[in-house]
Amino acid sequence: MSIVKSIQQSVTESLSALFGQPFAATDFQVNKTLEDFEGDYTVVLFSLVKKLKQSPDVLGKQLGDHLVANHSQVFTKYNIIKGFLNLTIADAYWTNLLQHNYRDICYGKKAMNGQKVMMEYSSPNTNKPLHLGHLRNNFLGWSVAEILKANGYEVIKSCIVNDRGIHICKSMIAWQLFANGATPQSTGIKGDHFVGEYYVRFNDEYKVQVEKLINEGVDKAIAEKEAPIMKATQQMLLDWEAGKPKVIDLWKTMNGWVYEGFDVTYKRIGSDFDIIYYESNTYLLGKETVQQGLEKNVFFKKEDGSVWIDLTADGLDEKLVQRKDGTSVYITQDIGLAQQKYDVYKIDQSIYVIGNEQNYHMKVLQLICKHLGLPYADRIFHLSYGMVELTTGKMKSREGTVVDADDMVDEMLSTSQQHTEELGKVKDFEATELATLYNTIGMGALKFYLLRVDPKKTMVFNPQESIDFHGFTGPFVQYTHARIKSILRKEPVPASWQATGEALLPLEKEMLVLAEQYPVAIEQAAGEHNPAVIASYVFNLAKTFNSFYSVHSVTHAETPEKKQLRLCIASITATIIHSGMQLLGIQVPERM
RNA sequence: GGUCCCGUAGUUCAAUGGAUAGAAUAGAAGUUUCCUAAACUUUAGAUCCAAGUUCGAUUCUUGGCGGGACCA
Repeated sequence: MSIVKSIQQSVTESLSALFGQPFAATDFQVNKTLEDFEGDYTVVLFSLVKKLKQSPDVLGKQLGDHLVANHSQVFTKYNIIKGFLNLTIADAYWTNLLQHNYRDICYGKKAMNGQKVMMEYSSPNTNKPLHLGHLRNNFLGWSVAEILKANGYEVIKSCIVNDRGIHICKSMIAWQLFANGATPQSTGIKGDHFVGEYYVRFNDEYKVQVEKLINEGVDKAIAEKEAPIMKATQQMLLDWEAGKPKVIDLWKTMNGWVYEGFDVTYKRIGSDFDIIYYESNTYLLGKETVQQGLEKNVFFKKEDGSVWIDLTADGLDEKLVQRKDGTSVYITQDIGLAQQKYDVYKIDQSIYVIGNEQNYHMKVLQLICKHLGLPYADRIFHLSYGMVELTTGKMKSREGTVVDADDMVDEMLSTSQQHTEELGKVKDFEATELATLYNTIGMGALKFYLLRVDPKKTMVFNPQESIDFHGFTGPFVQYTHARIKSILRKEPVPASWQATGEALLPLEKEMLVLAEQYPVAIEQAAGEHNPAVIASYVFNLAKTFNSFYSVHSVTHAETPEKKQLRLCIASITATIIHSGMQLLGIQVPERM
């Protein structure tokens, strides 16, 4: 049991004993005591003051005395300032953690809870390469999956590839018109970038054609529809849907190029999936659901034959679920796939890592499922994350300001290499070790940078800041780990350690207090679907350790007992850093 | 026009309704005969505005102002 829960329980018991009525842990707050006050944890008394009609001082004294009298092993003393009861926890409580619960704390992992979660993330389009926004999505999805696993969930990672539709046809048309048979192999360009270039090429040509028509006196809206390259693309989409072999072949070939490129990127950034769905297989799903919805009168048909749902009672408006020609819209297939996931995998929760621009869409999806009475409606959770903006504003493909994921990774790796070489600490490393190290540091910096911010919030990407390896960064935490490991190579951690009753120094205690909070941080991170909680925690732990051992020598401690204590503290700190960073998808080096 | 999100040091981010609003970075000043200076120490600097609820509001409510997203 965590110390906070333990305090809550003791306080509840004491209050009941003192006042002869039942209390709950929610009747009061337990916080960590602020640094400038004496004590470790604080009970905030105000809410109790009101309930019991006693002054904070009188109430605090009664409670404090009762706690110390009945739990002398835990609470050694207390003080009351205003309405705050500051409790001091016995040193033995903290040192006991090292002797008994050591492993539990370090790994923070809980037993399996029998709950199954599907985590859908990444979900790229096959017409262009991944960019910075995708990186946030990938890191977030992967990390939250790990955090949920640490909390006892079984997690299935999935991805839906948007591999069909008008945007793919644009790349295909442009390739037919301009490529002269070029391929990624013949040009040496990575497949996803290669195909992306033709998507850009399409837009360039389209723009020229539209302008030409406008200059000939054609109305803008009509010009946009009638541009020959656009008409050809529309025709290609129809041919694809009709299954024309020539079109299907080209589609398969070009998507194949893209997947080859994606595989390389996914491998570098550490994304993986248990299941990959392809929209070309799922886009017809959900049609039956439309029929059922009509029969249940959840949906209604307009005069032109299109099918709608009325969500005005939910504060939204009417939403199209099937076009007048009978074809599906996005939401239809989303319902279908949600159903399939639920049927096949019997999942308890279905998480979608999708940008907040889709908030409305996801709300509609959930509402429709709810109105249809589908059992999985309440199990859908949209893990909505904010856009990544640049210091100069938003990324816009038209203005060429999109930061490419591969370029980003390349830059991080070369920066970490350059920086490491400048410091000159790794001259005895072999070539393969060096490559691994640069990768560990570069990816660590990038992942930490994107995960340290609350996912829900729009964040600003500052290129200079992202490659900074000082302060609140991945390399800072990695460096702390490497330094601890350096100590532990020289001095083995004692297998067992006995407290001698020597008082803990403030920083020794602080390290133990922090270590105790690791499982709490994991729980909080899972509850909020927020890896930033782990990033903050791990940084704080590393930072405190740096202060700790700049003041207190480990290997040259004052006494043998202190040396053993500090070796244990160093060891659990390294283990927690390793484990916490793992939850963020970040490796930690033994040396750097 | 409608719905939703966001406004905190120069900048990028924190803060289950709780004590003197924390970090990082940039700025200023220091620390290396001693476990890796990618480190440590000190210093200066902020809640968009106005009401309301509360013992107590960065947090909750309402109204402004500013920024963003989505839906027609």
